[in-house]
Amino acid sequence: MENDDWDLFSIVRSCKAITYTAPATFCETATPTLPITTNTITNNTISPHNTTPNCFDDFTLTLENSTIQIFPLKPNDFIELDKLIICSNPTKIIPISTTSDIPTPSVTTTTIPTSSSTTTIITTPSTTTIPNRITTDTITNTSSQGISYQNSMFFNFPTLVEQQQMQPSEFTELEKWILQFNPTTTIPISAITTPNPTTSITSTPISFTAPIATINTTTTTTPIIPTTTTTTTMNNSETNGINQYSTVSNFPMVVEQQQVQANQNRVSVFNSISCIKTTTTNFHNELNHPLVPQEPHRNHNQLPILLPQTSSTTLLNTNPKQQKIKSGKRKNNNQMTVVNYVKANKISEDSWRWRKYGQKPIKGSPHPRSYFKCSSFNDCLAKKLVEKINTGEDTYEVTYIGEHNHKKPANNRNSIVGTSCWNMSSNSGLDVVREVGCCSNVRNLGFPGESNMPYLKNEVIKNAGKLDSSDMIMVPFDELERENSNIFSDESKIPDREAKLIESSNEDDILIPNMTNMLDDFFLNFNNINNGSPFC
DNA sequence: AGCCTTTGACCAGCG
DNA sequence: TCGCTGGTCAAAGGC
Repeated sequence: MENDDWDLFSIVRSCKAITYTAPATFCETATPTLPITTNTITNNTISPHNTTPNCFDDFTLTLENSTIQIFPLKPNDFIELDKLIICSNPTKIIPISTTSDIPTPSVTTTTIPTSSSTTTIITTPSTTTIPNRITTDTITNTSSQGISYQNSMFFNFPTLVEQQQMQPSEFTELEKWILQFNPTTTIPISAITTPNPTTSITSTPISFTAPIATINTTTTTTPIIPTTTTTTTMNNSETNGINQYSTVSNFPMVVEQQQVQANQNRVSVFNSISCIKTTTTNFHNELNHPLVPQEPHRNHNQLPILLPQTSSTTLLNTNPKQQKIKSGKRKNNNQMTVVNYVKANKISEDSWRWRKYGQKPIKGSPHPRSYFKCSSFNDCLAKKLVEKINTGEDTYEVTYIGEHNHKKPANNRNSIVGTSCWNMSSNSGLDVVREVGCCSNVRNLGFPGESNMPYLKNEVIKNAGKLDSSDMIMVPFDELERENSNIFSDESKIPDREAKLIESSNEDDILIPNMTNMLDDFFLNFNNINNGSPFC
């Protein structure tokens, strides 16, 4: 298991262990009048030993110097990360003392001393009612220069509440995750103060020991805009038996996104991130409780299906066409099928030449479906289906079926031919395509071989100059599971943007979208989700 | 002339 | 077997 994997796992697990130190309160019913408890972590080991299937609450944090047996995590221990919402703009400070709609906090404080600094996380579980806004993370920092400042962060989870009906106990975990592992929001502290003079804190020591994870913190003195101020990393020195169920597929991406911010390349991008949905390919209902709605069934090796998401609504994947394709009813079965959801203007960015050969009204849909064939070569079996979807936006579902057996046209006529279908006067069966927008979906940021995500991404970016938005990279599944997987690009692969793999003729193949382009849309979509607001 | 869209007919899969 | 539905064909016409 690669260290990157381990780091992520350590992150999550540490987070979880800290979160569920008060089982009865967190898992069942949050009590708003709980006395404030401070848990001081005196060394660096967290030891979850819970195997209870339906709750993550059975963690015991043992005393320092005690011998702890570490049990491997269950396959779905981190499925709750599906609900991760990152509001990573730390510049919007809402002093806790002036926030009237914050529920009365019951605070759990975790202190992680290091050789030079101490990280304190004060987390407030929500009260019995789920507030629309959760504000409770207060970090007070005293820099090495002796300058003290206070930073309160405000988390807003409207989408989360709507979509997944999170329980109060779940917020705490997310908040802690964000606090600990989002470099823009976690500030290591060398001194702790509380902004609320009426809050009393009692200390309950929690011990950590080194083998599981080492938390390294780097502290700077930038209090308000800690763009690159704080980095919390976790190094692993013991991997065996811990990550056998690696399911944190998307966190490498999250980490890398934040690193990009440090390069000043996508500052606005990070401010727009509102939700990163993660999925697991190893979920077992019998082993863990499903804290989030189940995504549609996926075939073996099928990438996670992140459903079209506009505003705050999750659209279920109820498209009967995909089910038809999966059923193998028609001739297209066993062919590689990729579905994109794109705005009208993005459809024309397809680099291939297509000829429309049919149009059919689809039962239950006010919009007809158009059928296209690759017109570059007569024997090319690549097809393309286009259908407007009912999302209230000018969004189209573009389904690519089969693979091109040739290179792209040297003289790319797509700008003429391809777009003739969309933008010229033909008014072809796409009754359609008028407005210009951006892709409205974010999908497929996770891979079954999640540990390779940074590698894959780097490889894609490295080859960005050779690809365009319609290229696709095909990765043998087995390769994904190896440390040194190799990626090869194939220009004949069907185009893809933000693609999800629905079905493959070769179950060992996984289609990886051209992430160079995808990332742009990815970030852009988060902007859109937030309605342009840099903060949730 | 070449390539496209349109559109009704036909075909295939499924219940 | 039949009807429904969706996918494909191919003639006609447009650019």
